[in-house]
Amino acid sequence: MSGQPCGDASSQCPILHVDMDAFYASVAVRERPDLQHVPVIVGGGSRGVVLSANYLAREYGVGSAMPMARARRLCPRAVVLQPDFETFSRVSSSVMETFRLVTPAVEPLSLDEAFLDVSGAVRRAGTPYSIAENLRARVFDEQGITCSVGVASTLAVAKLASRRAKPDGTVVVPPHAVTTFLHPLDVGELWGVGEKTAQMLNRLGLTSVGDIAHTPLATLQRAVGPGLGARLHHLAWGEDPRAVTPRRGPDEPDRSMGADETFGRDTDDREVILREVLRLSAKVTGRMRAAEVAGRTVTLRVRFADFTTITRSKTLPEATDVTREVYRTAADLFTALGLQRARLRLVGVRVEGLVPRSTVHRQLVLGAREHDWPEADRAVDRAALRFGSTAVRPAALIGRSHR
DNA sequence: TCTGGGGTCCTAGGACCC
DNA sequence: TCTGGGGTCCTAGGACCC
Repeated sequence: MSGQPCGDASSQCPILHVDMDAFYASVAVRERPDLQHVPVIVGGGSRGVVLSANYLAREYGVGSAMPMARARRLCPRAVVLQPDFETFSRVSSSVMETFRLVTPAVEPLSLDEAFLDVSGAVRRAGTPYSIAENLRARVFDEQGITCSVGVASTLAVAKLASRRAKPDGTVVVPPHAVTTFLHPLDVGELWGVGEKTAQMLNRLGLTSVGDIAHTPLATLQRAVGPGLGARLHHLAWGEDPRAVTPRRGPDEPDRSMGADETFGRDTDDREVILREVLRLSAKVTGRMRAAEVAGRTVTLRVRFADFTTITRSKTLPEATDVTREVYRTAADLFTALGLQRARLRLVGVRVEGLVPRSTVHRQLVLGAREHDWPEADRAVDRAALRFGSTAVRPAALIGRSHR
């Protein structure tokens, strides 16, 4: 089951899940060889969380998504680096291209992991196990970072196997070994089981994947809902109907785009909040215009000092990518909350229901000057391209926000 | 200990239409 | 006079993933 060249077994396992080891931290250390033998944490500012920690830092208990304050306390001598997403994206793209040399069936899940279906490549490139080992060697040669691979006949099992392979290894789970592999695992390891669902299952006395497998379907569905209940039951038996799906093309854009920001300190200052809403609206619509999409539903998200979070949304008659329209909608939603001196930790703006801009036909309203705004946005975009995104401040709009 | 920022999907209720 | 069920859209919230 573990990293052995069991060629026969792996030939029934066409699905590879490749997961880079401590990706952000590994890339950061690659740029800073002097930090090779030092605990390294990649993470945000004072109110941020750990994005990635190298294995030296993990020995101190530092882990992903942990508040930075706690991570520093656990490992005071760790070097903390700011994330450099441009570099991360560049390395990620190169790695994905390496995968595509083996098979076109590559489905990136994030910057640092992907599913590969190698069933079409075995004749040319050998067993899935040897393909996995070749890929790992190649990624290390080209990028200087390690990755781990899970090899199985389904996506869900491959993903669990890669976790078991870490760091810097390959684990094959052939079909006959699937339940033996799965059933001892903790329920929380299953894809789709987070903290809340794990608690719910634990209350029922279900702690292992094997427990799930031997619980009647109806009981599971009563506990966690019909959809999730059925999925968990199937996953517990290693059944996963999904296929590797190469990324959406331009005809099928992301479903939503958004941006949010945690304030350096909680604030109840309406002007500060609205200025942030404007900045976020500009950021989101700028990305939408670059991706040539427009959307109809604007969602405002507000997180209070006590961390409770609410959302308010409004669906417009027509899709838009116009900064001012998204800002106006979000600002109106904020005003409608009628907050009195409530201290906010975070605000966010998201646009949903995205469609390719080419499919949007703006209705012409006689006498309306709407088209001035798209024109102004394009000018801002061009200036941002030439001079950087801070060159044209959206705050200029605030002074003119008469309506 | 004190909790980021980018997303996806599901559920549930109410409106509205047939 | 009393009583339908289904489908779709909108809104809000929540869980989850990396």
